[in-house]
Amino acid sequence: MNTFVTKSLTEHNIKPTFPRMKIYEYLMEHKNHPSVDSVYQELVEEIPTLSRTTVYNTLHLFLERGLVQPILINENEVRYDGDTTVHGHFMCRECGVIHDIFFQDLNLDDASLDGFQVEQKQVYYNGVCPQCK
Amino acid sequence: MNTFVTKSLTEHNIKPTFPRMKIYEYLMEHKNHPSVDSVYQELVEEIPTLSRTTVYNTLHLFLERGLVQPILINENEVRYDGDTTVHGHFMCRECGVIHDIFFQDLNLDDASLDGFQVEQKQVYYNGVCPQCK
DNA sequence: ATATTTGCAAATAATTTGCAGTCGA
DNA sequence: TCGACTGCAAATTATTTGCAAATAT
Repeated sequence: MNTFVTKSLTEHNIKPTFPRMKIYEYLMEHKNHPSVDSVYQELVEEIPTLSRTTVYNTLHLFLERGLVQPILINENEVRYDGDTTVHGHFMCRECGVIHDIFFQDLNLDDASLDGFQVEQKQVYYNGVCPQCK
Repeated sequence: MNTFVTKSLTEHNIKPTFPRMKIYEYLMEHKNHPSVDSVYQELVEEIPTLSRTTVYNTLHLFLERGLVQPILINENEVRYDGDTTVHGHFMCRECGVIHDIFFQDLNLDDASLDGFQVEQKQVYYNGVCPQCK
């Protein structure tokens, strides 16, 4: 079906089953950092047998295998990002949209981290986005 | 009772009632970024009539008035930090402890934020702390 | 008195778990 | 057939809400 999706999953040691492929495809096509529920709501239209459990299972598996990164900017739900590179996230308090911040010149290492084995870095900004100002 | 606590609350337009003073005092004495429940569990020993609702109410109020900042590094609960200065947090995947990272030379502004009105900045690191390595 | 604060109990919402049915090698 | 995958239903957990009792000005 979609060779890119199949390849990405296989390369991360994930068997490319139908729901997994659809969920990954969804993440690749929707860069709006969806929640578990929005992935479910969108895909259940197309796949009526899909369950929330499968979406949870799948995203946990993707996380474990490094295919997605979690965004914990919102107190009440986890959002997922199919882009696993280090970049920031800005959440607008007006519209609620989460924007990607691709740093031009920001180095998140600091001498105060000496001795710590850093595996993940997350940077979150809150405020008002240009459109809402 | 504790003039520092009373003063801090009053200065932030918070009436220094008994539970509020105890909760703020707890935050000042415990820099381990407690969750609502751990604040509750600790203080209910001393104040048997304390309710979780009051801890929620109080911490929300503190947040609104800028007396504490939330730490969303953990998927399943919000932690609170009585230090509202901009600094990072490192969560160890072994021991679960959240360490403060006081940057020596890190500037979180970047040209890619032009146009955004930034009100809060949060930096989280995950990995293994020096003690657990 | 009157407004604010507190706290119980019930409701809500996200996530996890147990388990049975299904699918594919 | 066997192990992995899926999905329903129930359980769990953090948080919120409604409301009544207590408290303070």
